[in-house]
Amino acid sequence: MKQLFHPEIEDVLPADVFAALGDPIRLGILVSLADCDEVDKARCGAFTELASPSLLSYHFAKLREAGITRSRAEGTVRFLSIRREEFERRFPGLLDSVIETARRDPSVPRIKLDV
Amino acid sequence: MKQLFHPEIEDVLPADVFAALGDPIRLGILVSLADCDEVDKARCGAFTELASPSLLSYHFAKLREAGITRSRAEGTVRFLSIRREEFERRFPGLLDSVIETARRDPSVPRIKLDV
DNA sequence: CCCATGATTCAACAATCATTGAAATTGTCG
DNA sequence: CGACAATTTCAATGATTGTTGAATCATGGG
Repeated sequence: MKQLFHPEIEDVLPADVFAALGDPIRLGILVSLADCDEVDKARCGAFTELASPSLLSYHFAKLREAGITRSRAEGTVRFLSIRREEFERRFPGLLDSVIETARRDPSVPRIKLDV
Repeated sequence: MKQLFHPEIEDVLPADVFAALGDPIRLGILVSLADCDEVDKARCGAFTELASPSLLSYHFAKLREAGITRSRAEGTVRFLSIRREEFERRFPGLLDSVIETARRDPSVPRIKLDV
């Protein structure tokens, strides 16, 4: 199984984080993840309402490379989760207000992840 | 005098805000503004350490069009300020954690604005 | 009225981005 | 093994971005 690149959280730069957040689809992925009841149980394939599979894969990579999310493979399925603790340590308080901002805004698409 | 465009704060979208923040020079402008002792007294010309005049103008426009800053002309000089209250009303808590994030990080350039 | 100053605009460029659809990959199950 | 399902990768595209330097536009002062 090919291992996807996850940056060390210390190497993540603020500008890269914000650039990764500067897209409605990626914000949609993020709030959907944040609103998911069960942590670390969100399948990549559950996001198809937001975009085509290949485009989703592109956006997943952007979020992952910006240190925001983690992708974990389990068999043929991949699970996506927010790097909560690490990110909180690196940028205290940031992710909460980002998620709250995105959550409140109707321009951000979102899906219901039934786990 | 040509009037620069400032969006209504209600029209500003989260993704546009984050896209505007996704550049180190613009983050540098923002933290320098935030750390300026006197509000609304920062001349555009005081930022030349961060970039050339024309590039600065480009980045000022990005921040302005994202609803983050306001540009005010006074004679031949322009002053730049953060749209604090409006922005806080539109996206509560966001700007503070963004500024704090940028302020803490050494990758974000900054200048001392002596007013 | 001309000139210097502060700042924006414009034209050009390479680089990156978002998007699409087809192809390759990886693991599962019969 | 071989078909299938879930994802990623690749190649191609048009659009947007960051940057540069030259040109332009105000405004205030001699």
